[in-house]
Amino acid sequence: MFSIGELSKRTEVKVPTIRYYEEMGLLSEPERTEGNQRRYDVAGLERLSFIKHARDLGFSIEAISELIELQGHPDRSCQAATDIAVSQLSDVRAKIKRLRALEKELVRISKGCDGEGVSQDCYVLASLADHELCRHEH
Amino acid sequence: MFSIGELSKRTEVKVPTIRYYEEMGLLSEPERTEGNQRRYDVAGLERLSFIKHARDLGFSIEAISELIELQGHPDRSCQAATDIAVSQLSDVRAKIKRLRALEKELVRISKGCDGEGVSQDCYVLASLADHELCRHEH
DNA sequence: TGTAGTGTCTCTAGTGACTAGAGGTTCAAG
DNA sequence: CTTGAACCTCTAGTCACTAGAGACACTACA
Repeated sequence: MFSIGELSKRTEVKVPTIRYYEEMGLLSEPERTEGNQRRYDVAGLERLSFIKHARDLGFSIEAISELIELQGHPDRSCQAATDIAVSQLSDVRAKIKRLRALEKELVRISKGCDGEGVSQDCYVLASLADHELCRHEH
Repeated sequence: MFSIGELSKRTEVKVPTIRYYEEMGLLSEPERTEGNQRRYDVAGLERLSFIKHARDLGFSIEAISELIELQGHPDRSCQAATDIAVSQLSDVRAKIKRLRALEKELVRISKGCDGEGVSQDCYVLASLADHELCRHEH
């Protein structure tokens, strides 16, 4: 049996976050000592590792709830779980696309001041003030 | 002079967001009608456009505050403004890097169920439960 | 057995950048 | 002069935590 601090060390999830997951219903309520402290078993540890891994991959608490729900129904879990993962993947790809566009514009903006013969106005500030200066869409 | 709704349409910033920016000190308090409604001039419009553009590029409210501060001191604003933009750029690049790693793993995970001869366990759920299945670091 | 020090408990409030809603007032068009 | 949209302030909610207060529990050592 692990204390909450022990669990925290093993999973690298902070103590208040563990309590938060419990409150959100991601973790079932563990046993308690006589003094009301939480004591976890291996199942609790595995469940938390699952949550941690999914969070690291950017799944929302809600999506993780669904995945956990699915774990209880092995009959038709696979397609549904794959759907969630695929949807997460398309989110990630959309974010990457957007960030690439931002990267381009930021490169352009932050290079503006380096050249010679630059006017006294700051190119960064001017670029932000005047959208017409953008060469890329965003 | 524009009403807040007019300003909202022209900048595509929602009305409550404009009031929020005012509260955060990004926008100075505009004139008011006798009936206490906000009335903006062209300077207000330009300021809000600047903020909108910077937000679209992912600058935080705090960073935008600094940029606005710098606009008032043209003498040494350029280097400082460029620094902020460069720092924003490196944030963006770090995010892209991380998202690419996530993308790889999600592709791997969500393909797991497609092949033939897959066991009855769901590969998505198994992958999330067991970090050892990861081939990529994240 | 006593005690010191660390860990844990609950509860509330704060973060960032908004968004939603209640309940009331003002403006502009017809 | 009336109607209805736009506006006002204020509070609370979002997401996924994080921080802090004040009190209680556990463990190691004397």
